Amino acid sequence: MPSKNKELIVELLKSSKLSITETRVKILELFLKSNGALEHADFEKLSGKSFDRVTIYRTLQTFLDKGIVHKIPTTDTSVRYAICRSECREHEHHDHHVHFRCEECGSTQCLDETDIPVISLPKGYDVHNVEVVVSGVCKACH
Amino acid sequence: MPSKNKELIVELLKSSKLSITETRVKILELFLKSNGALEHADFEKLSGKSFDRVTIYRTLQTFLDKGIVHKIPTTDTSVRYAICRSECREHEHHDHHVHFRCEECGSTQCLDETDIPVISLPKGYDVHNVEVVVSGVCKACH
DNA sequence: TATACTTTTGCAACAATGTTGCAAATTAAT
DNA sequence: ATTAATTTGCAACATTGTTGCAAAAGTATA
Repeated sequence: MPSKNKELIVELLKSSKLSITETRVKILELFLKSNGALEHADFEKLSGKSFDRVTIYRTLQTFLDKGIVHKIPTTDTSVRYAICRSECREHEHHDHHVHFRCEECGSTQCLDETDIPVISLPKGYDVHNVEVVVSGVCKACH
Repeated sequence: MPSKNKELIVELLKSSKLSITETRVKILELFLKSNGALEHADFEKLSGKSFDRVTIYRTLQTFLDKGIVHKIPTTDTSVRYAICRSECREHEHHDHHVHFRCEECGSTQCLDETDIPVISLPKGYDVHNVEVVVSGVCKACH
């Protein structure tokens, strides 16, 4: 299973035309391990071997540019990242699913099965993207 | 009109059991003037007489606590505040309306008329609050 | 209105988070 | 294996948010 993840990661990086570096692989492993959203601090803590802060910032930015990850809106200054499903990549990072933030454990999850409803705005507004963040108590904490 | 706003502001502060201070009045005036959401930097710039940064942080926190303003989720590190409508106050700060972020002018607006649709999550999830942030091109920039 | 009491403000110092330039190290290509 | 291109780590800095404490402003009472 670890080697399977590794293959997957290498494939992902290749298809994004990114070189295979230790940092990128480690960070993607973290994403695959924890199936919730991660913030910058998590990478500094979770990675046994700690990378330089700058490298993490740059790696996440690269992943954003390539559509490998996307950001999740928050009401504080923390920036949360989640790994994208296939539909997100290639084009723009439209997330066509709902994000859930648990008030108990603090984790943020992508609810891939839950579609975002159609929202009709007043006339004159052009809609490009819709973000839905639900907060409450998650399955595990219930 | 300026005096009418002032009266309104004083009334608002009184009903929240807050003392009437210059900073609070000025900041609320800014909220009423600009009908979009504001972030911290706006207060430092927009207020002719610049207040201390710390005072602004504390004032906004106080307004949050009293339910006078609410935060709007963003995907960056900026924290955006909008003034609450009457339904928001008193209880928890549930925003029962959609937020719109214009990609052209960068402004964020509350669309009070646009209701948030009901979202049904998978079993096991307790929903407390739903945030919807739509991005695109606003009326004015169209 | 003057006084005492409470709250708020501003300053200083600090902590956390994010950015930029540049040299050294790593990865990719020949 | 050597060269060329990319990535990383360090240092230094910019921005954003927090805390303690004394001075100032606001509120309440006489």
